[in-house]
Amino acid sequence: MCAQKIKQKETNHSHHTAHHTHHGEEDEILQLLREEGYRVTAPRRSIIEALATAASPKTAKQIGGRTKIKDASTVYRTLEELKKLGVIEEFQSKGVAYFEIVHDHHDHAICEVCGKIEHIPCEAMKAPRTLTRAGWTITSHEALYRGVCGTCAAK
Amino acid sequence: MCAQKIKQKETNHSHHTAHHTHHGEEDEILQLLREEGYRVTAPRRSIIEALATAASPKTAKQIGGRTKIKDASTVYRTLEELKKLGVIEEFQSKGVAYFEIVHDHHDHAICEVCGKIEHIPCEAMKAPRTLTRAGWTITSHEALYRGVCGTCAAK
DNA sequence: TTATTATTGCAAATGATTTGCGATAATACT
DNA sequence: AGTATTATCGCAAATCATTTGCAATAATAA
Repeated sequence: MCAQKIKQKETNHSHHTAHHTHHGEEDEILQLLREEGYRVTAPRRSIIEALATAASPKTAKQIGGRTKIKDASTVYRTLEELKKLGVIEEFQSKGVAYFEIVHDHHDHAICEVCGKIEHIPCEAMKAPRTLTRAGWTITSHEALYRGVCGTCAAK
Repeated sequence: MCAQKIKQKETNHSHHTAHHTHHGEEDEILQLLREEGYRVTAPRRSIIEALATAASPKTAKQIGGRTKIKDASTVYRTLEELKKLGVIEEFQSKGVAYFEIVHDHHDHAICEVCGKIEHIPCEAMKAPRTLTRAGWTITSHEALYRGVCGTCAAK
């Protein structure tokens, strides 16, 4: 979604320089959970950590695998909550959903050979005039490119 | 997919002006099936007709509903074949696949209120330079816009 | 018409995601 | 801290979309 959904939270305790980029991010999300009345639990912490440390979008199963959670429903429920909070976004490929933390919106390219998922900026991709002209109000979009990445192309 | 996949077949029997735009299209597809060694059967005819007369992309279930076929596997198998032939294309939304005949490539916009699916041209949407610069070879893409259509917006 | 074999239809298997519910633990309150 | 309140978890079972095995059927070739 190009419309920035994440609620920018001014955490007043910005002391100590974050050791890992991720920790600050994770804490921000946990803070948001509290503010929104959600309880901060172990499964939520681990799922958020799994998402924050992931280098690319992950499926629910992959996220479960990155945590000690064996129950799928917990993973799905948590992802659903995070999505409602605008913390993560989702896109589908071949019938399975991929999730990732929303930083700034971007689209995806997936290599049909190695499965690698690349991020690509989408500034240029506002709602097409065709739609706006027809009275549409676009709230989000997602684009997926399929092809072969440079590495795989180089054999 | 922007890359035109449909194999342009020069049907030498272009007599009789098509009464309905669809019939010519259906015949072309049936012809392609024959040429590729597929048998022309009732289920295939009906599925192709369902696709050719559909005003917008349809799910496998919807396509089954538009025919007298009660068996889902037949529908899925046929759609898979048509996809391999480059006759139809597929995109996913909320975990379900939508299919439609390939005319010229376009992307889609789905109204979150009434569910209507609109087509939008995609000429301007080649592979982003970000990707090509990184050595990617893009073979196809799909974009889905979500929002509210003019009709629904007008209450 | 008959033989050959692609296709169908059905049942059952998958795989992803969802839901009901009792057990558990996170916050609120004293 | 101790307890009540109730969100959340974990598990089992339910859905849903899609796939697969296989024997019965029907489209083409001979």
